[in-house]
Amino acid sequence: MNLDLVQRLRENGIQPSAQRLAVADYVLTTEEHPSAEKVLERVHARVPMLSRATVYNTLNLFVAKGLLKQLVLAEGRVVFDPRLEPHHHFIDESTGVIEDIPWGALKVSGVAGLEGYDIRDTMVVMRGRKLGGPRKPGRVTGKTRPR
Amino acid sequence: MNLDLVQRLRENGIQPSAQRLAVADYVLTTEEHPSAEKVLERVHARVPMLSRATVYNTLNLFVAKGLLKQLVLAEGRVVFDPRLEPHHHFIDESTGVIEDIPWGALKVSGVAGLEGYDIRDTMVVMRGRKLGGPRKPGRVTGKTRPR
DNA sequence: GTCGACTTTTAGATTATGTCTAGACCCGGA
DNA sequence: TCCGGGTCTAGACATAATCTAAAAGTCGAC
Repeated sequence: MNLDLVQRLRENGIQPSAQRLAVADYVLTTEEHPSAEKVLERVHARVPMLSRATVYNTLNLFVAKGLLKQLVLAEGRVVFDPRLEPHHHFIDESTGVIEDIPWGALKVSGVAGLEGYDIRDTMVVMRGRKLGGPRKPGRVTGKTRPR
Repeated sequence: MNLDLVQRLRENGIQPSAQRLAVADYVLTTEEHPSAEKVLERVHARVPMLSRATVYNTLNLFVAKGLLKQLVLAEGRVVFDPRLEPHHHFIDESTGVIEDIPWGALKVSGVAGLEGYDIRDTMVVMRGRKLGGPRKPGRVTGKTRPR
């Protein structure tokens, strides 16, 4: 459990608490793009008496305070991303895994030329398949909607 | 009710029916980006005995047959878009309205340089605010999550 | 240390969205 | 007319997310 976390929450105007730290410890460091239910599942494994409402409250609080970004990209679910700097996303259509693509890897031109819009955020969303062998194993994020 | 619709459904391997035509008549011509519930509401106004399941089945059928695109962009909702050609999207953060941006208005470079990905679809998603007066009034699509 | 105001957390109810199911309906062909 | 496949329906079910009211915790003043 990272001690800096307490500091980080305080800096963002969030009163630390055991529950919030437990959520922060997972969600602020993960490379997965977890949904709220995923966060609940993970954190619940370590802090079993933590309720669903607390997880949702905490995640929404983090988003409001700017510690997390909320993304609406994946299979109809809201997911969270602790990488605050702008970046792009790749979504694997067969697995649902969301991967971050560095901002510098792509270039978007023409945004400034759009008249009548005040653009605050731009991102490229790509869909397709990951090729070749598993370069970065264990990067499993999304389930393919088990049903 | 557009007569070409029957033809269009047949061409895509869909057996026309009164219900499907009613859904198609709205969803294939709208410039809104309606959610399933929105479609239900609209079509229900004209064909009151149409059930929720039929609307969902029909929309999913249209997506499977390539008549509609399913977008996952807006406030946690899946919305549908009859514009099949590639294009970008602008989302007004204050109203939730989704607007189409022509493909040619922006240029994305660097996609081909990504190694290890088989990219099948690329789109730029921009968020911000619409400036100036209402140039195209009545373009209301998303509600601002009334609560 | 104790008090009281305030914040946080909790379990469970509630709402919203989407899917499934079982049976009714419709229509064309034998 | 009867059969069979595809379609439609109402309502049950499943899941995600939020709300509520009350309990528990925190912290400064005394």
